[in-house]
Amino acid sequence: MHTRSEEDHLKAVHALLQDGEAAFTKDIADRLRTKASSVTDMLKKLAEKKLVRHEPYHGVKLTAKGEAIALQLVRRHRLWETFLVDRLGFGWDEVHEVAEQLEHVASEKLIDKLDAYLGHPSFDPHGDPIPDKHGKIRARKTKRLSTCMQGDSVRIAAVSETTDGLLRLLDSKGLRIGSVLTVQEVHAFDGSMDVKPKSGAAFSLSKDVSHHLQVEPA
Amino acid sequence: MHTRSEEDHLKAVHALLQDGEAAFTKDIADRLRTKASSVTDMLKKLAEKKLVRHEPYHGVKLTAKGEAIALQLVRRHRLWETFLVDRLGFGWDEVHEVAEQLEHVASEKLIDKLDAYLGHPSFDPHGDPIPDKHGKIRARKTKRLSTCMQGDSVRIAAVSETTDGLLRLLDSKGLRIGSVLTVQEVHAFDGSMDVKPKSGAAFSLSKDVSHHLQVEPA
DNA sequence: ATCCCTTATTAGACTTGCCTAATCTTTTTT
DNA sequence: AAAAAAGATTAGGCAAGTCTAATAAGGGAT
Repeated sequence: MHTRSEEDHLKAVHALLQDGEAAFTKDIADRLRTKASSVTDMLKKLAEKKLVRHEPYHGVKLTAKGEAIALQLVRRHRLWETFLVDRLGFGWDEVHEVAEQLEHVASEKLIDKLDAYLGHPSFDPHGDPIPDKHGKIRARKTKRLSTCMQGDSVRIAAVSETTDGLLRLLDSKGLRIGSVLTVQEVHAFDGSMDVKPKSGAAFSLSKDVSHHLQVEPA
Repeated sequence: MHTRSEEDHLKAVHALLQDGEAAFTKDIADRLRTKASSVTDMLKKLAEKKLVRHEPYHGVKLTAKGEAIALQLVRRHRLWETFLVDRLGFGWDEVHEVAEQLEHVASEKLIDKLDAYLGHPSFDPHGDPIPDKHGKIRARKTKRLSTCMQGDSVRIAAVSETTDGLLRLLDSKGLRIGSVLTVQEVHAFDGSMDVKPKSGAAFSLSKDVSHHLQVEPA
């Protein structure tokens, strides 16, 4: 259907569009650990295939067709992550790279059966929503922990960066999806935040960390 | 580690070595649906990497290193087939292409965990042995059904060609791994064979079919 | 308004894996 | 044994995807 590289670019664009109007060449290149010139080439190719709309020098957006493909890739990725953690016993910090490979296996039947086998999960091990067969995503009203105020009591809904480092840091603090926290103090100086878990002593989280934690009211 | 194409070539060589002293360029090309000249190129590359020994015009063999890699690929392929059939509910005639993709996902941990999850199976859904982590294969003394004589009573141990067509034909006759058959008559003319299952009426199997059925004494 | 700096794009080259066509080798047939 | 056929290799080329270096565009800051 599409090459691995095309799929990777579509997924990168999709991810960048989550927090921005358009995706830019440099950001795509950084994400794919490749060079801007390579990305320009690929964007040209994807634009010809009507999967993206590319305004040179002003970023790129997905067409409906491109978005549909990207959502299928996200679906595959998150279903595989769920399988790896729930069934094979991987840690949530170990699954990203493997899922990155598995998501490119092209077989609709495989994904449908895997989905059924896992019980049609709505969220992956990082709390991110899994698009259904038609690309529909279960909506939730979450916000970043970094936007919370002193006194707020929240439940961790998702971790929006799946790098090992962040996940292991959370593990070390005993934090996981579903953990409930109360914000005790926010330090204006560095944006760091003192939080207290339901049971146990309070501790501090840097802005880097709180920025990547999606939470909902507890 | 190695490219997909390198892996495909190694596996093809390994498969051809199962019934022959050496693997030949044309046979490898046919198996991979590619051209002989492309295979020559790749053999040169694999020979440089010390994965095969190539005698131009006289075929190719695997080095110990090449064989170890091929066995890991066979292991991965058969474990995935087992997963697809036993866990996801695929038919045994539907899994080959998908496993062909899954086997190239590179993660030793993934395979080890999958193996454990499946209960360290020794045979895949087609009855073929699954090499263990170290490439060891559980030995069995099977022979082709086509070499059996009138009166022999045998159990189907494996199907040595996993093309959809053959597997669906077996399905239609009610044959599967473990089925017990008695040879009633062998026709010299075309090598076809009349067999009778444990329960049910006798039927005929062409030589094409009986050649690909591995059996053991019942 | 111009200069500078960042970001994008183009140009040209390289690698991998594949192909066709031409040339060898080996085997088979007559 | 010579000719023919089958198979293998080499030579040269092509497409995909990447890179570096050179050029162009846009967005501040002065």
